[in-house]
Amino acid sequence: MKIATWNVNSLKVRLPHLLQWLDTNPVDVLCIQETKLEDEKFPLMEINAAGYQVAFSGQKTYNGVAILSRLPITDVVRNNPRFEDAQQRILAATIEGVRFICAYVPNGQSVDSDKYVYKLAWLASLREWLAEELRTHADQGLAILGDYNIAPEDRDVYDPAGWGEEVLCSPKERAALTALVELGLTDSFRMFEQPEKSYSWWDYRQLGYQKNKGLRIDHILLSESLAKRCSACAIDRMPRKWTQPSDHAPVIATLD
DNA sequence: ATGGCAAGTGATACTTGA
Repeated sequence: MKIATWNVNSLKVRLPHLLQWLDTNPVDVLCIQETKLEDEKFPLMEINAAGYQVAFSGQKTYNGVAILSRLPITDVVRNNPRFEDAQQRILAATIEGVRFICAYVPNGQSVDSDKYVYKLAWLASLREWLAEELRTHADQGLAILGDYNIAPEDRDVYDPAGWGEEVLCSPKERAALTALVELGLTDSFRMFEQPEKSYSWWDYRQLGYQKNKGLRIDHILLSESLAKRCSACAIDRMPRKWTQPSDHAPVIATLD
């Protein structure tokens, strides 16, 4: 089973890229973020025609998440039931017995902003809910895939000194991510040897991609039973090279 | 040091992203 996550930065703009990518990468499950579409505008027909069922939870202009699957999807839940949130950032579903959570973690804007406070509260509540979900799904496993908006370590940042303790790299955010991992999750990317300077997002400005000025902020975290099944994880930089790309690249993991 | 770029909204300059 191949599973993947991709922040598409507007599904309206990126639908052709999504379909093209799935054509050459027919993963079984794909979690997407930042669809930026109300549910009535979701391109259901096009995605169905590509061979995927899909659950989605969107809103106008901002946020929005979806889970695409070649296999039947059941038990869809929108949002963290413990966290009252007008923003559509979480979608959970069961596929082949595995619990999948698609997450678009708040950006946080800057460490002195209200959005940063919201981000930390959001993550703390996610941890509480995940602890419960992990117990419920201990046997067949749980995978939480998405845009975490957190670079876990300095090696996940192109210029750690320059970024310092700015948002996406701050100690409190990293501690919040560590607290998720300590529930019994594994960053699938770091289970394997990887190229140095591996990133999943590059700034549109200043030739960020061409200069590989990026961050690794998109992650696939696996519960214990799924980590045992995981035989590969990689970032696919290809679609970041296409014309009018998303600023994020997909991350793919293989479960045996 | 600052702003650079992209997308959405709505028709203009703005907000947000990371």
